[in-house]
Amino acid sequence: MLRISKLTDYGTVLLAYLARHQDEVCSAAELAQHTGIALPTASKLLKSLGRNGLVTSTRGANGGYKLARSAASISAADIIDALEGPVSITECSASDSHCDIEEVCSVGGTWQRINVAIRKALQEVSLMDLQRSSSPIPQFRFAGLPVNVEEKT
Amino acid sequence: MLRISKLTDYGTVLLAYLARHQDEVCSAAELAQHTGIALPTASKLLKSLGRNGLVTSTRGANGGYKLARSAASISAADIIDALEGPVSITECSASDSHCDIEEVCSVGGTWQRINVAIRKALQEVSLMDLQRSSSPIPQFRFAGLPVNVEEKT
DNA sequence: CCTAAATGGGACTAAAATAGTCCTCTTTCT
DNA sequence: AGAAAGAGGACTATTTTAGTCCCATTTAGG
Repeated sequence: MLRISKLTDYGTVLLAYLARHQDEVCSAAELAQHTGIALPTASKLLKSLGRNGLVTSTRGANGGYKLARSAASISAADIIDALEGPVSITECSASDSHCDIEEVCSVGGTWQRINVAIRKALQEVSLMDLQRSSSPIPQFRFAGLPVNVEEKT
Repeated sequence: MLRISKLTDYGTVLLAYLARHQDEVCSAAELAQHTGIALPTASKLLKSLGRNGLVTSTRGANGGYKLARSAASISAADIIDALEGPVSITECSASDSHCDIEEVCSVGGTWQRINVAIRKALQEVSLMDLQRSSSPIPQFRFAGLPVNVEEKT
């Protein structure tokens, strides 16, 4: 768990396509077709990305979308912020929340620090990095055992 | 967004309480009372933490729970793994998944690297850190670069 | 050896978040 | 004018998360 939503994942795929066609204006239909994402969904995502300043749009016939700035200057954190709102690992770390067990919660501060750590990791990665498909297969340990993250069957 | 579930958050609070009473056996009722978490919910979480080896339980009258190992050796990643299953930032990075747009997805690999970075951040923080309100600032490496995790504004 | 106090497992319900679709309006090109 | 495109938002369906409850099992203690 602790995962980004499907829609955010799709959004990234759309942005990656735009990054690979940086000078063209791409319509939602074209994007949907080439990415395999259903048109209404792609359309919804693109609108949202537009409202959040990640893509610019041209209306009318021959209109479409393109990246608002270079792929290198768009971070994974930007994308998640745009499509899911600001990252915050616990409810308490969101600014306007009020937690039931606040008085007995001895834990809040550290989660927030973890939150910052995660955010940093997400800021370090740009759309350009995401767009390159050749990345090494990572390996990590779960409960002390090595886990391969490789091709699914 | 990108947050842990409420239940995981509660679970951490329960574990923090156990960490502060390391040598006592605490009943679910006692834990619920002192943490402000409803008894059925606390009970459910404790059972789950037990199944995943984070706490040990004693059944029967005067029974209850205590930490299975030292607070220092239980990481935030352990807690999340226990209560939400293994961290994986996208559906594709979970082992058994099959993504609709796999063929056109140029993006999978990098998310997995981000996933590893996040996992590292979570492994750097122990229950001991979580339990103290003043905890050292963790540092970790992402993509070979050191990343400082500092105060938020 | 009976009873009360606990946990274990899991079924079930309710609530909330996510995903996905559709309709109508506006803009702009030809 | 008509067609192609985006803008906005309402709406529905699905899935996930949260929370409760019941019944079985274990064990201490009188």
